[in-house]
Amino acid sequence: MFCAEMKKNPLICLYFDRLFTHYGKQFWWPCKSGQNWEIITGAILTQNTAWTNVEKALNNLEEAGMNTAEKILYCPEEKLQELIAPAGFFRQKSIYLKIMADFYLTRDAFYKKSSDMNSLRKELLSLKGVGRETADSILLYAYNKPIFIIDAYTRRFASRHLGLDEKMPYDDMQKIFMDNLQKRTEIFNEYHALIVQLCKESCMKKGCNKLCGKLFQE
DNA sequence: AGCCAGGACTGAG
DNA sequence: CTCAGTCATGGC
Repeated sequence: MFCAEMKKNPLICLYFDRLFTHYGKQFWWPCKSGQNWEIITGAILTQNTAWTNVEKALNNLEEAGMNTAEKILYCPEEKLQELIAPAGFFRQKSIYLKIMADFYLTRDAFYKKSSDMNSLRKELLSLKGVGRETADSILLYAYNKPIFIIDAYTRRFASRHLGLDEKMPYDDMQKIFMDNLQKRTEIFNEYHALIVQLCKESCMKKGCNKLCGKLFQE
C-alpha cells in the first residue's frame, strides 16, 4: 500500500496534458503508404538513425517496388543494402529486415487476430535485430497494442523533468509510465510522439541542460 | 571537423 | 548483469 502510493507520479499525467495542449495531435507513426509493413520496416531502419535518413531509405524501397515483406525476403542482399544505405548500418539492417519479413509472412495473420500482447512481444524479442524499443514500437504503432515505448528521448525527458534515473532499466521505466497513465493505446501513441516532438526543441538537445520554460513549471 | 541521430549485438569481465 | 566496441549515413 505504501509502495503503491510512492509509485504515483502525478507529473506524468500533468505533462502529457501540457504537451498535448502545446503541440497538438502528432498523427504517429509517420507512414506514407498506410501499410503496416512500412511501419515495421521504419522501426528497424530508425535504430540509432535520424528519421530524415530513414525517409530516404523508405522512398528508395517504395520506388524500387520493394514495399512488401515478400519482396524483401527474395530481394538480393546486395540490392537491398543499396536501397537502405541512407539509413546507415545497412549490412546488419538488411539481415534484420529479411528476418522480420519471414516473421511477418508467417505470423502476422495470427497476431492480427490475437489479443495476446505478451506472446507477440516475446516472439518479436526473439528475432535478431529486435530489442525492447523496436519490439514495443511495432506493438504500439503496427499492432495498436497498449504499451509504452522507452527510447533515448524518453529517458532524457524522464531524467530532466520527472526526476528519474536516465540509466534505469528499460522495463522499470516503462512500468512507471504505464502505472501512471490510462492503459490506452491512444494515450501511449500520443505521449511517445509528443516526447519526440519536444526533444527537437533546442533546450532538450543532448548538450543543453537548461530546463524548458513554461511547460514544466509547477 | 566532430557530434549526433526515434538501438542492438557481441564479447569480456 | 554491466560495459565498451562495433556498425554507417547525412545534417548541422
